[in-house]
Order: sequence, then C-alpha cells, then structure tokens
Amino acid sequence: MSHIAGARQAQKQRTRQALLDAGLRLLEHQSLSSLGLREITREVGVAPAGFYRHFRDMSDLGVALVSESFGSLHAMVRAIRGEQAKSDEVIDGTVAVIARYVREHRAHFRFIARERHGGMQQVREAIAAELDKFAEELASDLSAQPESEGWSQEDIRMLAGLYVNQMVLIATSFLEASPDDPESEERIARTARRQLRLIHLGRLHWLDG
Amino acid sequence: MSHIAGARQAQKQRTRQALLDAGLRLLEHQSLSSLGLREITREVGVAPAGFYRHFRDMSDLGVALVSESFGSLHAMVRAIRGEQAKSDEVIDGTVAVIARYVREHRAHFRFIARERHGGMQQVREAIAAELDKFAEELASDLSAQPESEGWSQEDIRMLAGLYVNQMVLIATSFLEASPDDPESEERIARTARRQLRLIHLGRLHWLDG
DNA sequence: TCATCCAGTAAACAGTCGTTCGCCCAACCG
DNA sequence: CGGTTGGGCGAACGACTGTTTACTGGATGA
Repeated sequence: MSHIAGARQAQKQRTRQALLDAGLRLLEHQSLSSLGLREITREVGVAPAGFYRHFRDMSDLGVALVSESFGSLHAMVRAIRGEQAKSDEVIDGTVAVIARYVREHRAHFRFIARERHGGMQQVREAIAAELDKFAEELASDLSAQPESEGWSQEDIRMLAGLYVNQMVLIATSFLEASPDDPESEERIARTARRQLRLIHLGRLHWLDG
Repeated sequence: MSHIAGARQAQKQRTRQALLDAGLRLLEHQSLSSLGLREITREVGVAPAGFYRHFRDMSDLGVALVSESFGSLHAMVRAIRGEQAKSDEVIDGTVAVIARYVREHRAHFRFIARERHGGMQQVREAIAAELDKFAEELASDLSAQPESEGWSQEDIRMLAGLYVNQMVLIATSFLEASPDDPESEERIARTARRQLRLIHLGRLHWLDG
C-alpha cells in the first residue's frame, strides 16, 4: 500500500498539506488565477522550487483544493440526510446545517463559490463534476421518497438540480453575510427557508394538472 | 452638457471604449484579477501610461464593465416584460429570451458570472448592487399581478430573489453549453422551463395551508 | 492668431514572477 | 553497513509587471 507512511512519505504529505492550507488562506482575498506560486511557498517557508515536488502548477493545486473542499461538503450532506422528519422540519434542519458548515468551513466554501465560474478551466470542470455527482446522489434519494411517486427520472433529476443550485446559493449568501452578525445570518436563513418551502410546494403539486 | 462630444472628447471616449472592449475580449479566458494593465493597452495599441487617462486601476475598469454589462441585461428584462401572456407562455418566452441574449452578449454574461463571486471586492459589490436593483424592480412587477394577492411584501421580495437567482443560473447554464451545439442548448432550456414551472406552481399554492 | 489644455508617448524605475539547474543530506532498502 | 533515492535548497535566468516622469503635438477657446 502507498498510504502507510514511512517517516519519509509522512513529511512529504505534511508539507503538501501545508501548501494547500497556505493556498486556501491566501485565497480568502483573491482568486486562484491571481495567486502566485512564490506567494504560497513564501507563506509556508519553502523554496519556490519545492512547489514542483507536489504540484505540476497552480491549477493542479486548485483541483486538489476542490477535492478537499468537497470532503467538507459531503460531510454536510450526510448530516442533512441524517435528520429525517417531515417537510418543514427537514427544511429548517437543512438551512441550519448549511449555516453551521459555512461557519466552520468558510474558506472551503468561498473557494468553491469563487472558482465555480472562475478563470481556470481545469478547476471549473472539477467543481462541475463534483456538483453533478452530488446532484445524482440527491436524485436517487429523492426518488425513494413517497412524494416522488409518478415522477419521471428526468423530472427527478431536474428537481435535484434545482435543490443543489439552491443549496449552493444559500451557502454563498451566508458567506456574504458579515462573519459576526447573527442578525443578518438569521435574515438570510429566514429567506432561504421560505424559498425552499416554496420549491417544496411546487414539488407537491407537480402532477396536479 | 458634457456629452456633446467635441472632436476632442469624442476621441477620448473612443479609446476608452476600445480599452473596455479589449478588456472584455481578454476576459473570455481569464478572470479580472489576473488581467494585466499592459495586456489591455497592448491589445488596443496604446502606451501603458495612457491607461491612467481613463481608469484609476483595473478594478475601476471592472466596475465600468459591470455597468456596460447590465445595460444588456436590462434590455433583456424589458424584452421579457414586453411579452405578456399567461404562465406557460411567459415561462417559455422568458427562457427563449435568456437564451437569445446570452448568445448575443456572451462576453458580458460570462464577465458577470465570473466576477459575481470573483476576487475584486469593488466589482463584486457593483454586481450585487445591480442584481439587487433588478430584484427590486421585479418585485414591484410581481406585486401588481393577481397571483400576488394576499402576499406580504417580504414574501414577494423573497420570490423576486428566487426568480432573479434562477434567471442568472439559467443564463450561466447556457454559457457553459458549447456555443454551436443547439441540441445541448435545447436540453438546458427544457430543464430551465420545468424548474421555472415548478417554482410557479409553488407560488400558486403559497397561501394554501 | 496665439496661449492653453490634455490625450497619448517613450523611457526608465524597482520589483515580481515561473521555471530550471546542481547540490546536499537524511531517510530508505538490500 | 554502503548505495540509492528523493525532498528541499539556493542561485540564476529572462521575461514581465504597475507606476512615474517629462515630453509632444493637435484640438480648443479667447
């Protein structure tokens, strides 16, 4: 196996992680395509040439950050799935979980929001692929619910996409709220709950006509 | 008046516009924060120092591009308002208008999508302000419709925000479709129409419970 | 007509950048 | 133990960056 770290590979992974952490930290106020290789190595305290021992270039590091970020996000999804109840409670719980995870993984979410439509193609594609996988998982969850009886696969996929986009949107709204203003956060949560409820109502009446 | 161009000011505005156009062209494959001042002046055929006769710095040019872009967008909104009919026709028309405007103003929409959460604060704020103004106008439109009877101002504003976000999302989806693939474009339009219809259904049943 | 203005210029400034090249030396394996 | 591996280093490379300076010359207005 390759992951049973000898003291050798362990140190390598430690500096690799340090590079990722420094990158994420520096990305708080700029975007990936304007972030310099030297900027990162300087922050870590490593010679510029050392960077190449871990990443081919900056977009390579960007793709690695995408994986890391979606680790957090999948943990969030599992937390949402965990709380099973009916409609209103699920919605309230969902918004609360999003708020909590954004608070605890601010840098990761900001990175995803910023680079989702950002300047580096490889990173954009990596994010799109992860979001797509996410929507697919959600779709299979949704199709198991009684509300989805009589729905076509395509419509379920459409609804899953709507939910995923909405959740990303809610998360980025929380990001834009001032970090230490619980009032603005509550205002955003209030709007987010209503929007999710409206979508839920639409779902319940999809097959009416 | 300042806008009755003498041959003097006319030429100034022409190179200013040339700088904006070159900027927008170069932003097709990168983001604003990685775009260099010299890159733009080189493209236009102007000395680097000349840039400062028109913009304080790159974020200043970015804000100007935001205004220019939302000129296109407001034209689009007027086109949507123009076509009045009921529910399904409105939705089909809306999606068609978005598709057309994205096709005709690709660079502007890509710029907005990319910089909405991008690296430069001033530009982000300018975009947020424009989108907010947009949502406010839409809210006042919505409140004049019979479907909004009995709705609180806050809920109407919530719905308007949902629509605006959805329209931006639809536009960026079109952007990501290959430019000359009418089939993928139709697939996206199909999904977009259903998502808007589901939201519309939710709207109709908002006051049920 | 003549003095004034000002968009655009050329040159130089002090930096920064990504990338390549040997080299070193501690961890590793037989 | 001795030979090999490979992460990290320091230095140098050419190219590029944003910004300031003093200037030119055509449009401008009295």
